[in-house]
Amino acid sequence: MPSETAGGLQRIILDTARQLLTDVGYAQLSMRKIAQKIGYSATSIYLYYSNKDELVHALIDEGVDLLYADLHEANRSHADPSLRLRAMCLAYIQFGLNHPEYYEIMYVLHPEYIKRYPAEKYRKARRNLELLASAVEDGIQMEHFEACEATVGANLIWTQLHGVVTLLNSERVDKRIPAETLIHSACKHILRSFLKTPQHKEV
Amino acid sequence: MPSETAGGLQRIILDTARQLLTDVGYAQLSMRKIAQKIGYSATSIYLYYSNKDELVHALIDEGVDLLYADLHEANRSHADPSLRLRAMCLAYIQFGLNHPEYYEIMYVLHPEYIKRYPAEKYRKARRNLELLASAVEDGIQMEHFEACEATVGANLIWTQLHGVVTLLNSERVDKRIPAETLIHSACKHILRSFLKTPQHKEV
DNA sequence: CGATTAAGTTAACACTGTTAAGGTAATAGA
DNA sequence: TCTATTACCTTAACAGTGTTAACTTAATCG
Repeated sequence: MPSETAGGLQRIILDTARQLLTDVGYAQLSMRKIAQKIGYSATSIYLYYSNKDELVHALIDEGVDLLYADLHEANRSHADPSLRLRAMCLAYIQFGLNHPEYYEIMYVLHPEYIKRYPAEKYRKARRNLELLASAVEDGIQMEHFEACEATVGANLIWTQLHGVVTLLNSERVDKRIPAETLIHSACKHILRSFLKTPQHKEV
Repeated sequence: MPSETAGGLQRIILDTARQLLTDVGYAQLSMRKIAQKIGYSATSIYLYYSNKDELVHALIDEGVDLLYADLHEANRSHADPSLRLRAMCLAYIQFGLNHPEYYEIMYVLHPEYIKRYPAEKYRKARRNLELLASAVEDGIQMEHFEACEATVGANLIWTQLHGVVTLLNSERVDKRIPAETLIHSACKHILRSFLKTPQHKEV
Protein backbone atom coordinates (compact mmCIF):
# COMPACT_ATOMS: atom_id res chain seq x y z
CA MET A 1 0.00 0.00 0.00
CA PRO A 2 2.65 2.54 0.98
CA SER A 3 3.61 4.95 -1.75
CA GLU A 4 7.26 4.86 -2.70
CA THR A 5 8.92 8.10 -3.65
CA ALA A 6 12.68 7.74 -3.70
CA GLY A 7 15.51 6.96 -1.35
CA GLY A 8 13.70 4.51 0.85
CA LEU A 9 11.47 4.74 3.85
CA GLN A 10 14.00 6.35 6.17
CA ARG A 11 13.98 9.48 4.07
CA ILE A 12 10.20 9.53 3.95
CA ILE A 13 9.99 9.18 7.72
CA LEU A 14 12.38 12.06 8.28
CA ASP A 15 10.59 14.28 5.77
CA THR A 16 7.23 13.54 7.36
CA ALA A 17 8.59 14.10 10.85
CA ARG A 18 9.97 17.48 9.77
CA GLN A 19 6.69 18.47 8.19
CA LEU A 20 4.73 17.40 11.25
CA LEU A 21 7.17 19.23 13.51
CA THR A 22 6.87 22.51 11.63
CA ASP A 23 3.11 22.13 11.14
CA VAL A 24 1.91 21.19 14.59
CA GLY A 25 4.99 21.59 16.80
CA TYR A 26 7.03 19.19 18.84
CA ALA A 27 4.36 18.64 21.49
CA GLN A 28 2.09 17.11 18.84
CA LEU A 29 4.79 15.11 17.10
CA SER A 30 4.23 11.43 17.76
CA MET A 31 5.47 8.22 16.22
CA ARG A 32 1.94 7.11 15.49
CA LYS A 33 1.05 10.34 13.72
CA ILE A 34 4.11 10.09 11.52
CA ALA A 35 3.24 6.50 10.72
CA GLN A 36 -0.36 7.30 9.95
CA LYS A 37 0.66 10.11 7.62
CA ILE A 38 2.86 7.85 5.53
CA GLY A 39 0.56 4.83 5.63
CA TYR A 40 2.85 2.55 7.62
CA SER A 41 2.53 1.12 11.07
CA ALA A 42 4.17 3.00 13.92
CA THR A 43 6.62 0.20 14.61
CA SER A 44 8.05 0.50 11.11
CA ILE A 45 9.77 3.70 12.19
CA TYR A 46 11.78 1.64 14.68
CA LEU A 47 13.35 -0.23 11.79
CA TYR A 48 15.14 2.98 10.81
CA TYR A 49 15.36 4.94 14.07
CA SER A 50 15.95 3.02 17.26
CA ASN A 51 13.73 5.42 19.19
CA LYS A 52 12.10 8.82 19.12
CA ASP A 53 15.23 10.49 20.47
CA GLU A 54 17.24 9.40 17.47
CA LEU A 55 14.63 10.70 15.08
CA VAL A 56 14.48 14.03 16.87
CA HIS A 57 18.26 14.19 16.90
CA ALA A 58 18.23 13.90 13.12
CA LEU A 59 15.87 16.89 13.01
CA ILE A 60 18.06 18.80 15.46
CA ASP A 61 20.96 18.14 13.14
CA GLU A 62 19.05 19.74 10.29
CA GLY A 63 18.28 22.74 12.45
CA VAL A 64 21.92 23.13 13.42
CA ASP A 65 22.87 23.17 9.75
CA LEU A 66 20.20 25.70 8.88
CA LEU A 67 21.31 28.00 11.68
CA TYR A 68 24.94 27.63 10.72
CA ALA A 69 24.14 28.61 7.15
CA ASP A 70 22.39 31.76 8.34
CA LEU A 71 25.15 32.68 10.77
CA HIS A 72 27.83 32.00 8.21
CA GLU A 73 26.09 34.19 5.68
CA ALA A 74 25.81 37.00 8.22
CA ASN A 75 29.45 36.54 9.15
CA ARG A 76 30.53 36.88 5.52
CA SER A 77 28.48 39.98 4.88
CA HIS A 78 30.68 42.38 6.85
CA ALA A 79 34.36 42.91 7.49
CA ASP A 80 34.08 45.02 10.60
CA PRO A 81 33.80 42.85 13.74
CA SER A 82 31.06 45.01 15.24
CA LEU A 83 28.93 44.83 12.14
CA ARG A 84 29.63 41.12 11.77
CA LEU A 85 28.64 40.50 15.34
CA ARG A 86 25.50 42.56 14.97
CA ALA A 87 24.56 40.77 11.77
CA MET A 88 25.05 37.38 13.40
CA CYS A 89 22.99 38.38 16.43
CA LEU A 90 20.14 39.45 14.20
CA ALA A 91 20.48 36.28 12.13
CA TYR A 92 20.35 34.11 15.25
CA ILE A 93 17.24 35.81 16.58
CA GLN A 94 15.55 35.73 13.20
CA PHE A 95 16.25 32.03 12.90
CA GLY A 96 14.72 31.42 16.31
CA LEU A 97 11.61 33.42 15.50
CA ASN A 98 11.22 32.01 11.99
CA HIS A 99 11.72 28.39 13.05
CA PRO A 100 10.32 28.14 16.56
CA GLU A 101 9.87 24.35 16.32
CA TYR A 102 13.42 23.76 15.18
CA TYR A 103 14.60 26.12 17.87
CA GLU A 104 12.63 24.29 20.53
CA ILE A 105 14.10 20.87 19.83
CA MET A 106 17.57 22.38 19.43
CA TYR A 107 17.81 24.54 22.52
CA VAL A 108 14.73 24.26 24.72
CA LEU A 109 14.03 20.56 25.10
CA HIS A 110 14.65 18.81 28.39
CA PRO A 111 18.16 18.25 29.68
CA GLU A 112 17.66 14.47 29.49
CA TYR A 113 17.24 14.78 25.76
CA ILE A 114 20.44 16.69 25.29
CA LYS A 115 22.34 14.23 27.43
CA ARG A 116 21.56 11.49 24.95
CA TYR A 117 22.66 13.73 22.11
CA PRO A 118 25.64 12.06 20.44
CA ALA A 119 29.02 13.70 21.03
CA GLU A 120 29.73 13.91 17.33
CA LYS A 121 26.65 16.03 16.63
CA TYR A 122 27.35 18.02 19.77
CA ARG A 123 30.65 19.09 18.31
CA LYS A 124 28.97 20.24 15.13
CA ALA A 125 26.50 22.29 17.12
CA ARG A 126 29.40 24.08 18.74
CA ARG A 127 30.53 25.53 15.42
CA ASN A 128 27.72 28.05 15.71
CA LEU A 129 29.18 29.38 18.92
CA GLU A 130 32.65 29.44 17.44
CA LEU A 131 31.37 31.75 14.74
CA LEU A 132 30.34 34.21 17.42
CA ALA A 133 33.62 33.70 19.25
CA SER A 134 35.65 34.49 16.15
CA ALA A 135 33.93 37.84 15.75
CA VAL A 136 34.59 38.62 19.40
CA GLU A 137 38.22 37.58 19.01
CA ASP A 138 38.64 39.75 15.92
CA GLY A 139 37.08 42.70 17.67
CA ILE A 140 39.57 42.32 20.49
CA GLN A 141 42.50 41.92 18.10
CA MET A 142 41.51 45.07 16.23
CA GLU A 143 41.14 46.80 19.58
CA HIS A 144 37.51 47.67 18.99
CA PHE A 145 36.43 45.45 21.86
CA GLU A 146 37.47 45.36 25.46
CA ALA A 147 39.77 42.41 26.11
CA CYS A 148 38.08 39.30 27.42
CA GLU A 149 38.02 35.56 26.97
CA ALA A 150 36.42 35.14 23.55
CA THR A 151 34.64 31.88 24.40
CA VAL A 152 33.14 33.43 27.51
CA GLY A 153 32.11 36.43 25.47
CA ALA A 154 30.50 34.22 22.85
CA ASN A 155 28.55 32.27 25.47
CA LEU A 156 27.48 35.53 27.04
CA ILE A 157 26.11 36.72 23.72
CA TRP A 158 24.47 33.37 23.24
CA THR A 159 22.65 33.54 26.56
CA GLN A 160 21.32 36.98 25.67
CA LEU A 161 20.15 35.88 22.23
CA HIS A 162 18.67 32.68 23.62
CA GLY A 163 16.74 34.62 26.22
CA VAL A 164 15.32 36.97 23.63
CA VAL A 165 14.25 34.12 21.34
CA THR A 166 12.70 31.91 24.00
CA LEU A 167 10.84 34.64 25.85
CA LEU A 168 9.49 36.06 22.59
CA ASN A 169 8.51 32.64 21.23
CA SER A 170 6.77 31.68 24.45
CA GLU A 171 4.96 35.01 24.40
CA ARG A 172 6.14 35.91 27.86
CA VAL A 173 7.43 39.36 26.90
CA ASP A 174 5.05 42.20 27.64
CA LYS A 175 3.00 42.69 24.47
CA ARG A 176 3.32 46.45 24.83
CA ILE A 177 6.95 46.09 23.86
CA PRO A 178 7.28 45.47 20.11
CA ALA A 179 9.50 42.52 19.26
CA GLU A 180 11.61 44.74 17.00
CA THR A 181 12.29 47.12 19.86
CA LEU A 182 13.49 44.32 22.10
CA ILE A 183 15.58 42.74 19.36
CA HIS A 184 17.36 45.92 18.38
CA SER A 185 17.87 46.97 21.97
CA ALA A 186 19.39 43.59 22.68
CA CYS A 187 21.83 43.89 19.78
CA LYS A 188 22.71 47.44 20.79
CA HIS A 189 23.35 46.43 24.38
CA ILE A 190 25.43 43.44 23.34
CA LEU A 191 27.70 45.67 21.28
CA ARG A 192 27.77 48.38 23.93
CA SER A 193 28.95 45.87 26.49
CA PHE A 194 31.86 44.76 24.29
CA LEU A 195 32.94 47.97 22.61
CA LYS A 196 35.70 50.04 24.10
CA THR A 197 34.49 53.31 25.52
CA PRO A 198 33.73 55.95 24.40
CA GLN A 199 31.11 54.67 22.00
CA HIS A 200 30.47 57.29 19.38
CA LYS A 201 29.50 54.92 16.58
CA GLU A 202 25.90 54.53 15.57
CA VAL A 203 25.41 50.86 14.91
CA MET B 1 -7.61 4.86 54.58
CA PRO B 2 -6.19 8.28 53.65
CA SER B 3 -4.32 10.02 56.42
CA GLU B 4 -5.68 13.42 57.35
CA THR B 5 -3.19 16.08 58.36
CA ALA B 6 -4.82 19.49 58.40
CA GLY B 7 -6.60 21.83 56.04
CA GLY B 8 -8.19 19.23 53.87
CA LEU B 9 -7.18 17.26 50.87
CA GLN B 10 -6.51 20.22 48.61
CA ARG B 11 -3.58 21.26 50.75
CA ILE B 12 -2.23 17.73 50.83
CA ILE B 13 -2.44 17.45 47.06
CA LEU B 14 -0.55 20.69 46.55
CA ASP B 15 2.11 19.75 49.09
CA THR B 16 2.61 16.36 47.46
CA ALA B 17 2.69 17.87 43.99
CA ARG B 18 5.37 20.32 45.12
CA GLN B 19 7.42 17.57 46.71
CA LEU B 20 7.13 15.41 43.61
CA LEU B 21 8.03 18.34 41.40
CA THR B 22 11.17 19.18 43.31
CA ASP B 23 12.14 15.52 43.77
CA VAL B 24 11.69 14.09 40.29
CA GLY B 25 11.03 17.15 38.12
CA TYR B 26 8.10 18.26 36.06
CA ALA B 27 8.52 15.59 33.40
CA GLN B 28 7.84 12.90 35.98
CA LEU B 29 5.01 14.73 37.72
CA SER B 30 1.74 12.93 37.02
CA MET B 31 -1.70 12.97 38.52
CA ARG B 32 -1.54 9.24 39.21
CA LYS B 33 1.79 9.52 41.03
CA ILE B 34 0.48 12.29 43.23
CA ALA B 35 -2.60 10.21 43.99
CA GLN B 36 -0.61 7.10 44.74
CA LYS B 37 1.64 9.01 47.11
CA ILE B 38 -1.27 10.28 49.20
CA GLY B 39 -3.30 7.10 49.04
CA TYR B 40 -6.18 8.48 47.03
CA SER B 41 -7.40 7.71 43.55
CA ALA B 42 -6.18 9.93 40.73
CA THR B 43 -9.64 11.26 40.03
CA SER B 44 -9.90 12.67 43.53
CA ILE B 45 -7.49 15.39 42.51
CA TYR B 46 -10.08 16.60 40.03
CA LEU B 47 -12.41 17.39 42.90
CA TYR B 48 -10.01 20.17 43.92
CA TYR B 49 -8.21 21.08 40.72
CA SER B 50 -10.19 21.04 37.50
CA ASN B 51 -7.15 19.80 35.57
CA LYS B 52 -3.40 19.44 35.69
CA ASP B 53 -2.90 22.96 34.38
CA GLU B 54 -4.66 24.43 37.37
CA LEU B 55 -2.56 22.40 39.76
CA VAL B 56 0.66 23.44 38.02
CA HIS B 57 -0.52 27.04 38.01
CA ALA B 58 -0.81 26.86 41.78
CA LEU B 59 2.80 25.69 41.91
CA ILE B 60 3.86 28.44 39.49
CA ASP B 61 2.20 30.89 41.84
CA GLU B 62 4.35 29.63 44.68
CA GLY B 63 7.45 29.98 42.54
CA VAL B 64 6.56 33.53 41.62
CA ASP B 65 6.22 34.39 45.29
CA LEU B 66 9.52 32.76 46.17
CA LEU B 67 11.32 34.64 43.42
CA TYR B 68 9.69 37.89 44.40
CA ALA B 69 10.84 37.44 47.99
CA ASP B 70 14.43 36.93 46.82
CA LEU B 71 14.34 39.87 44.42
CA HIS B 72 12.71 42.10 47.00
CA GLU B 73 15.37 41.20 49.54
CA ALA B 74 18.13 41.97 47.03
CA ASN B 75 16.43 45.21 46.13
CA ARG B 76 16.32 46.30 49.77
CA SER B 77 19.94 45.46 50.43
CA HIS B 78 21.44 48.40 48.52
CA ALA B 79 20.62 52.04 47.92
CA ASP B 80 22.76 52.56 44.82
CA PRO B 81 20.84 51.57 41.65
CA SER B 82 23.86 49.78 40.17
CA LEU B 83 24.39 47.67 43.24
CA ARG B 84 20.68 47.03 43.57
CA LEU B 85 20.49 45.93 39.97
CA ARG B 86 23.51 43.70 40.35
CA ALA B 87 22.12 42.15 43.52
CA MET B 88 18.80 41.44 41.84
CA CYS B 89 20.48 39.91 38.82
CA LEU B 90 22.46 37.58 41.03
CA ALA B 91 19.36 36.76 43.07
CA TYR B 92 17.40 35.93 39.92
CA ILE B 93 20.08 33.62 38.58
CA GLN B 94 20.58 31.96 41.94
CA PHE B 95 16.87 31.32 42.20
CA GLY B 96 16.87 29.73 38.76
CA LEU B 97 19.81 27.50 39.58
CA ASN B 98 18.59 26.59 43.07
CA HIS B 99 15.03 25.80 41.97
CA PRO B 100 15.32 24.44 38.44
CA GLU B 101 11.94 22.69 38.64
CA TYR B 102 10.12 25.80 39.80
CA TYR B 103 11.95 27.77 37.14
CA GLU B 104 10.95 25.32 34.47
CA ILE B 105 7.22 25.49 35.12
CA MET B 106 7.42 29.27 35.57
CA TYR B 107 9.40 30.29 32.51
CA VAL B 108 10.21 27.33 30.28
CA LEU B 109 7.00 25.39 29.84
CA HIS B 110 5.18 25.42 26.54
CA PRO B 111 3.44 28.53 25.27
CA GLU B 112 0.08 26.73 25.43
CA TYR B 113 0.48 26.40 29.15
CA ILE B 114 1.15 30.05 29.67
CA LYS B 115 -1.81 31.03 27.52
CA ARG B 116 -4.11 29.31 29.97
CA TYR B 117 -2.43 31.09 32.87
CA PRO B 118 -5.07 33.27 34.51
CA ALA B 119 -4.68 37.00 33.98
CA GLU B 120 -4.78 37.68 37.70
CA LYS B 121 -1.73 35.54 38.38
CA TYR B 122 -0.07 36.92 35.29
CA ARG B 123 -0.22 40.38 36.80
CA LYS B 124 1.41 39.14 39.97
CA ALA B 125 4.22 37.58 37.97
CA ARG B 126 4.89 40.95 36.41
CA ARG B 127 5.81 42.46 39.75
CA ASN B 128 9.15 40.71 39.45
CA LEU B 129 9.92 42.60 36.27
CA GLU B 130 8.73 45.84 37.79
CA LEU B 131 11.32 45.42 40.51
CA LEU B 132 14.02 45.36 37.85
CA ALA B 133 12.40 48.27 36.04
CA SER B 134 12.41 50.41 39.17
CA ALA B 135 16.15 49.96 39.58
CA VAL B 136 16.68 50.92 35.95
CA GLU B 137 14.41 53.93 36.36
CA ASP B 138 16.26 55.05 39.49
CA GLY B 139 19.60 54.66 37.75
CA ILE B 140 18.39 56.89 34.95
CA GLN B 141 16.98 59.45 37.37
CA MET B 142 20.25 59.63 39.27
CA GLU B 143 22.04 59.93 35.93
CA HIS B 144 24.12 56.82 36.49
CA PHE B 145 22.44 55.06 33.60
CA GLU B 146 22.02 56.05 30.00
CA ALA B 147 18.45 57.19 29.35
CA CYS B 148 16.12 54.51 27.97
CA GLU B 149 12.64 53.14 28.37
CA ALA B 150 12.79 51.45 31.78
CA THR B 151 10.36 48.66 30.87
CA VAL B 152 12.37 47.83 27.76
CA GLY B 153 15.54 47.88 29.82
CA ALA B 154 14.02 45.57 32.41
CA ASN B 155 12.90 43.09 29.75
CA LEU B 156 16.34 43.24 28.22
CA ILE B 157 17.92 42.35 31.54
CA TRP B 158 15.34 39.61 31.96
CA THR B 159 16.16 38.02 28.63
CA GLN B 160 19.85 37.97 29.54
CA LEU B 161 19.20 36.44 32.96
CA HIS B 162 16.73 33.95 31.53
CA GLY B 163 19.24 32.87 28.92
CA VAL B 164 21.92 32.30 31.54
CA VAL B 165 19.61 30.29 33.78
CA THR B 166 18.09 28.09 31.08
CA LEU B 167 21.32 27.32 29.26
CA LEU B 168 23.09 26.52 32.51
CA ASN B 169 20.23 24.40 33.82
CA SER B 170 19.96 22.46 30.58
CA GLU B 171 23.72 21.92 30.66
CA ARG B 172 24.18 23.40 27.22
CA VAL B 173 26.94 25.81 28.24
CA ASP B 174 30.45 24.60 27.51
CA LYS B 175 31.58 22.81 30.67
CA ARG B 176 35.00 24.41 30.37
CA ILE B 177 33.40 27.69 31.36
CA PRO B 178 32.65 27.73 35.10
CA ALA B 179 29.10 28.77 35.92
CA GLU B 180 30.42 31.49 38.22
CA THR B 181 32.44 33.00 35.39
CA LEU B 182 29.42 33.17 33.13
CA ILE B 183 27.18 34.54 35.85
CA HIS B 184 29.52 37.31 36.91
CA SER B 185 30.37 38.19 33.33
CA ALA B 186 26.67 38.44 32.59
CA CYS B 187 26.08 40.79 35.50
CA LYS B 188 29.09 42.88 34.56
CA HIS B 189 27.96 43.18 30.96
CA ILE B 190 24.43 44.06 31.98
CA LEU B 191 25.70 46.93 34.10
CA ARG B 192 28.24 48.00 31.48
CA SER B 193 25.49 48.26 28.91
CA PHE B 194 23.42 50.56 31.11
CA LEU B 195 26.04 52.68 32.84
CA LYS B 196 27.00 56.01 31.42
CA THR B 197 30.51 56.05 29.98
CA PRO B 198 33.22 56.25 31.17
CA GLN B 199 32.87 53.31 33.53
CA HIS B 200 35.48 53.63 36.23
CA LYS B 201 33.58 51.85 38.97
CA GLU B 202 34.48 48.35 39.94
CA VAL B 203 31.20 46.58 40.45
C1' DC C 1 -37.46 9.14 57.97
C1' DG C 2 -36.44 10.63 53.30
C1' DA C 3 -33.90 13.57 50.28
C1' DT C 4 -29.96 15.96 49.19
C1' DT C 5 -25.23 16.81 49.03
C1' DA C 6 -20.28 15.93 49.66
C1' DA C 7 -16.36 13.01 48.91
C1' DG C 8 -14.27 9.42 46.85
C1' DT C 9 -14.32 5.36 43.99
C1' DT C 10 -13.89 2.16 39.63
C1' DA C 11 -14.02 1.67 34.76
C1' DA C 12 -13.19 3.47 30.62
C1' DC C 13 -11.49 6.45 26.57
C1' DA C 14 -8.02 8.15 23.74
C1' DC C 15 -3.63 9.01 23.66
C1' DT C 16 1.81 8.17 24.26
C1' DG C 17 6.70 5.40 23.37
C1' DT C 18 8.22 0.90 22.93
C1' DT C 19 8.86 -4.32 22.62
C1' DA C 20 7.90 -9.10 21.24
C1' DA C 21 6.27 -12.08 18.20
C1' DG C 22 4.53 -13.22 13.71
C1' DG C 23 3.95 -13.07 8.72
C1' DT C 24 5.23 -12.52 3.85
C1' DA C 25 7.90 -11.88 -0.04
C1' DA C 26 12.27 -11.75 -2.24
C1' DT C 27 16.71 -13.55 -2.49
C1' DA C 28 20.74 -16.87 -2.03
C1' DG C 29 22.73 -21.40 -1.85
C1' DA C 30 22.70 -26.25 -3.13
C1' DT D 1 14.09 -26.20 -8.64
C1' DC D 2 13.68 -26.70 -3.76
C1' DT D 3 14.98 -24.96 0.62
C1' DA D 4 16.76 -21.64 3.88
C1' DT D 5 17.75 -17.18 4.98
C1' DT D 6 17.09 -12.47 5.12
C1' DA D 7 14.66 -7.92 4.65
C1' DC D 8 10.65 -5.62 5.64
C1' DC D 9 6.50 -4.74 7.74
C1' DT D 10 2.56 -6.03 10.64
C1' DT D 11 -0.53 -6.95 14.84
C1' DA D 12 -0.91 -7.33 19.72
C1' DA D 13 0.47 -5.97 23.86
C1' DC D 14 2.61 -3.38 27.98
C1' DA D 15 3.00 0.41 30.84
C1' DG D 16 2.33 4.80 31.04
C1' DT D 17 -0.39 9.64 30.45
C1' DG D 18 -4.69 13.25 31.30
C1' DT D 19 -9.45 13.12 31.72
C1' DT D 20 -14.61 11.91 31.91
C1' DA D 21 -18.81 9.39 33.26
C1' DA D 22 -21.10 6.74 36.30
C1' DC D 23 -21.37 4.75 40.76
C1' DT D 24 -21.05 4.15 45.91
C1' DT D 25 -21.05 5.64 50.49
C1' DA D 26 -21.50 8.56 54.24
C1' DA D 27 -23.08 12.80 56.31
C1' DT D 28 -26.31 16.43 56.71
C1' DC D 29 -30.65 18.79 56.49
C1' DG D 30 -35.72 19.57 56.29
